[in-house]
Amino acid sequence: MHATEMIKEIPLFKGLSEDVLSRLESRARVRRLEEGETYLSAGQPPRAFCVVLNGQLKFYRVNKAGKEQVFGYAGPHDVFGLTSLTNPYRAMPVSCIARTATEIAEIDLPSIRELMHREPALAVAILTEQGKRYSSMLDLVDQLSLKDAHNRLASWLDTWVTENHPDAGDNELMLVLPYTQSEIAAQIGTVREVVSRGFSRMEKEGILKASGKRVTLLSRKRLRQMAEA
Amino acid sequence: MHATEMIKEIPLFKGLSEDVLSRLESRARVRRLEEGETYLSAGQPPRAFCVVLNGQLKFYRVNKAGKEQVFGYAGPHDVFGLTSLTNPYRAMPVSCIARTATEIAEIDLPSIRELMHREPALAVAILTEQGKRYSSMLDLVDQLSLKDAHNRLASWLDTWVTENHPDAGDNELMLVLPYTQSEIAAQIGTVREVVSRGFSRMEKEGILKASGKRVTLLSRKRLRQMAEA
DNA sequence: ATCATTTCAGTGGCGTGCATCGAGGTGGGT
DNA sequence: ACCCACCTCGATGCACGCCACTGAAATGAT
Repeated sequence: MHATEMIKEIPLFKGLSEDVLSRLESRARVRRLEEGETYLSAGQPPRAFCVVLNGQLKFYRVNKAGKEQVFGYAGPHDVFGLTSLTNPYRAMPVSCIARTATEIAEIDLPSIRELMHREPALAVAILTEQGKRYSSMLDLVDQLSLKDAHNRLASWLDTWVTENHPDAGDNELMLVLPYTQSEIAAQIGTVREVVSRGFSRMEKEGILKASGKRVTLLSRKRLRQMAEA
Repeated sequence: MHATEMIKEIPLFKGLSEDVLSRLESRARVRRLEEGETYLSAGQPPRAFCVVLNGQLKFYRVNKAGKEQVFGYAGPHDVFGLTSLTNPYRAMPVSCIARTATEIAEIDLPSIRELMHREPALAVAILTEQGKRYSSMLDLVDQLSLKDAHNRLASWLDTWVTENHPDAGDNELMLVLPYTQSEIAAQIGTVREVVSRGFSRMEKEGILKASGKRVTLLSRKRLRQMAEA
């Protein structure tokens, strides 16, 4: 099947008519990104509405001192470029880089905008997606402002587990994190060493056993407890 | 005129047909809040889509230690409850309290939802609004994670000036801030003392003269400079 | 108006969480 | 076996949160 076929299957577009989906697909162009390639830099004008076909992207900002804050990742079936739809003149708020080799489908902004005005279902779907992101950003602010670094790490790990092992019970759990400690640090707004010390402390307290990316979670309950403070 | 007449005039609903506006208005109920009255607490089920008729509301969260983070304010013509439109089962993400005596118009969720599905213009308008909020939340994360407290204060003051004195040139500018230092602190994720010291430091550096809520801005350029680091 | 009470602002001191630096240790990949 | 990226951990300094106190300003009652 053609690469852009996948557009028809993404959750965001579920419920749209075949006709609309075909129009969307016909307007899409595939773009390949190498690992580590920058797709967009913060401050640039927006380019397109995008669907990730495969691979993984990272969204982030960097301050003058070089510290990086990660705002999120996008994988297959995810979309991005939502804010460009309604605010075409605003510069890109974040930078975007390919974490692995990645293919994306670019849909030009005018055509999806026009479609959105004719298909309320599409507009509502996009609004729903945007609402979710808003909530997760609220949570991030909440954490950065109201919790200390150890809490944030525990909280991060807890939500990572719920997302990636939703079926796990309360028993021991072997994990292999797909991020380095530096990457985790950039997500929770701190530095590598603090993440390392955080794992050490949780190990001391008997919550888990950690060695590098390999983590054995001993007590989910106590992890959650630590995350909530 | 009837209180809810104002619904027809708010920016969000600009461009909607008279028919639609009347329907919206007919579904609205006015609610009075005393100063300091809590309208919604974080965690409660969503109540309605709301328009602020007059007064001012504050949106915030508090952690267990009692520290408060303000996410924003809403004044006349502003709306809130956007996330409830698309995620009806999600609990309210933030608490809401009346900073002054306030009147709001509540529009029940089902009717505006139904309207949104029939009127793409409304859906797009709401999406646009949501996009703006998402961006401002991004900025807040950016600041909390990437800037120190003094930067955040300078940055906060700078954006406050641009919003409230857009016509001001580069010359001296007398300001009266409508917030106490504690309130400013809660917005930028720090404590009162740091705000006080921040103003002192900016005064030492010749950026402004401060005494209480009264601030004389001397160099807008240097303020912006300080905000960007 | 005057005074009392409360809220707010300015400032020093102090403890601590965390960022920075530096020196190893470890493991995976070629 | 080697290298290179990643992780561990101690030492140190600084920013910032917390406490305590003082004075100023606002608010309210008489």
